[in-house]
Amino acid sequence: MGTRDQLIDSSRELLWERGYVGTSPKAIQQRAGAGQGSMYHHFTGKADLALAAIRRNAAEVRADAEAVFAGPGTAPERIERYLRRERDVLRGCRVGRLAHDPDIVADAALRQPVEETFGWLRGRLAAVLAEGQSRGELAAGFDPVAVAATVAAVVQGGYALARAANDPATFHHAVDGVVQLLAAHATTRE
Amino acid sequence: MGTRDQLIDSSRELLWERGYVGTSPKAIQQRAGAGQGSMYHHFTGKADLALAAIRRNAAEVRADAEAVFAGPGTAPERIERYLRRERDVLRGCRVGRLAHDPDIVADAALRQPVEETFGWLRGRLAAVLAEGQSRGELAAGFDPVAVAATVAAVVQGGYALARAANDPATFHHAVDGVVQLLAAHATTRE
DNA sequence: GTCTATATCGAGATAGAC
DNA sequence: GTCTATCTCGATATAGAC
Repeated sequence: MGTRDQLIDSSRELLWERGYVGTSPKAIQQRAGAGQGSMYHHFTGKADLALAAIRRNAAEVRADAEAVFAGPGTAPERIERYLRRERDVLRGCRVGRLAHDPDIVADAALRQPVEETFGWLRGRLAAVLAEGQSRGELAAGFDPVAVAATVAAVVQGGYALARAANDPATFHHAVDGVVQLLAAHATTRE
Repeated sequence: MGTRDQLIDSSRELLWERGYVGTSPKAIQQRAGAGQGSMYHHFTGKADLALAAIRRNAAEVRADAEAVFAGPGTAPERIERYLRRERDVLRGCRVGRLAHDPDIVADAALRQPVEETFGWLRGRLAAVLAEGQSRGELAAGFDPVAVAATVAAVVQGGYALARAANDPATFHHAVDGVVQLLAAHATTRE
């Protein structure tokens, strides 16, 4: 792997752990084992490198989620599998963290991949939910677009609650709750 | 209002807007109209001032929420009123934002008021939900503790989605979704 | 209590040698 | 491509005058 990729990977980790404001070029270089010269040769600056790193993180988040959505099972099963997928809860979401970073939100170019990722996620969740309704796996008494946003929000908010408590349990409670609420809309088949 | 209070208020605003890592003592002083000397006379440093500011923000968050929980109405009505309360969505939660700040989470003293606030919030939500079940306003088919975490997570996650999209609409979708899901558990009375 | 001066360090970037 | 030297600021804090 070239130095350029090592810089991107180092940046990906630090953006996940500390966000954009909390990550310095120096820290990125040290973790990558590269010097100043390398970084400013391959990238125009901190923002340019961060953008490359964010795009890769975003692609990974989408691929991980799509693996569940496109997998086997009924719609409610896939939603639950997405919610209960193994996660490093206290680290949180590689992309969602950036939505809380003032310098990311303020910069259209840096915010764009974050916006796209969550736009895509809500769209996919809504599609799965709508498919479940049309197949009769889920009752028709809710708006798939609204509940898709709810499911995505439970995951992101669950991370926040878990970090506040320094305990992953709260995340799992939040997931349990929405699974229970959704279960009331699953059509019984016996 | 004394200089000390102006420094705290200035810090409260900046912590809300930019988080702890993104807020400098200099910025706090300028917004407060105070000099270096004042700040370091009243507080031992950035962390000390931040702690005072966080505690006030936390108290305000709790008071705002309690006003709804202790108000009139059935349990599901109060939960919905809490969710639909007027909010400055794109600014997000004064306390929740800090759960994403690496230097807050890493410092036990700074994290404590954040943990307490969300512990309290989940407890109050759970109490309202349990009360609703015991009064027969809500069906018994869910765990109040789990759904309390879900409701709190929807709010925090809704802020994250809205900031990612730079559009408050997503927050309201997430709220709509959980209200719709919860409605299936409300006992019909006619 | 508040001010100004000063100190140290790191952030972020540029320049030019190799 | 990568290195070291250097630059400018701002972050954070201390010291001592007023």
